[in-house]
Amino acid sequence: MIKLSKKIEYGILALQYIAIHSDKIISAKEISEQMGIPYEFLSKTLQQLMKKGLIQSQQGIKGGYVLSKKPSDLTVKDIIIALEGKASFLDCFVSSKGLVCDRSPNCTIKNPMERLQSKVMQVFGTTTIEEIAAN
Amino acid sequence: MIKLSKKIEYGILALQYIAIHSDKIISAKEISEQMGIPYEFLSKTLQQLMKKGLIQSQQGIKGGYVLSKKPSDLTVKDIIIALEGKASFLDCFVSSKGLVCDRSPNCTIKNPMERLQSKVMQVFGTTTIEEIAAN
DNA sequence: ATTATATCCGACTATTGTAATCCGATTTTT
DNA sequence: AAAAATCGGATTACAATAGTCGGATATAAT
Ligand code: FES
Ligand code: FES
Repeated sequence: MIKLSKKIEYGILALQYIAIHSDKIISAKEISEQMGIPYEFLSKTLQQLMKKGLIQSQQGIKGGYVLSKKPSDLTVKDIIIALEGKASFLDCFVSSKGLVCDRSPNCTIKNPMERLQSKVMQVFGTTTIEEIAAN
Repeated sequence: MIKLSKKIEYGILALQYIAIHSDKIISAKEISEQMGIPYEFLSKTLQQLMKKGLIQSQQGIKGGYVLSKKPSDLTVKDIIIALEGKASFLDCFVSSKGLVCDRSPNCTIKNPMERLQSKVMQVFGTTTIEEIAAN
């Protein structure tokens, strides 16, 4: 339904929260409670964002997360790609090797759809966490 | 994964096909065979597009479909809305009555996400079938 | 009239992807 | 040593997508 997954929604909420409280290190528990996000699911999401380098983690009793980049350098596109891999409107776009669907290689929508997708990704790529945090 | 549903993919393929062969009336079977789309599923999709007024149908042995509007007036946004109802990035956006999630009404991402969505919809709204058919 | 070919439409099933949970291990401060 | 946090694999629950089935109706050609 052209909607963002909960994972991405939670990711944006969490990064926004961390960005706003950038003076201290933020635990998954705090975000979970403050934002009303299932703890376990959020933890997984934060770990994934960490693995992709968007945030840095500190383990142990005083642990938590901080941003790796400035909020103004962190875009929604970064988050989407970190959490769901390369975004692609059509399945066919994913395959780097061989054909996925029988329409290819004589596909009549591949080019126009790729152009459309790149326009949309440009929108995501120019929307930053800073902008979102500012409301 | 920020991807378009098969329904929308098929809808675009079908409308593009009808637009290109606008000199004659096109049956679901022809589109199904030429584009490699499951017939039953495509039929449903075309009926839905018909109900929403994007195409007109002709029943009977020489029946089929023609576009209601010029390809230059038919956008991807039209197709998405016809096939999936009002698009919305977050579940919260759908509800016109009451609260869907416990974050509302003090939600910190509602406004920025709505702005983001409207930008994306603008991209969809300015991409026409004519443009897609031209490749 | 009959037949062939088309749209129409509800109900159903199968498959996939999302969302969430469970459980245990590791790390680090107190 | 204990408490509080991250880490991470495996599993389950649920929902949405994708596709199918069976039959009804409409229309044109024979
Ligand atoms: S739809 Fe598969 S290659 Fe275009
Ligand atoms: S996330 Fe539900 S109102 Fe914002």
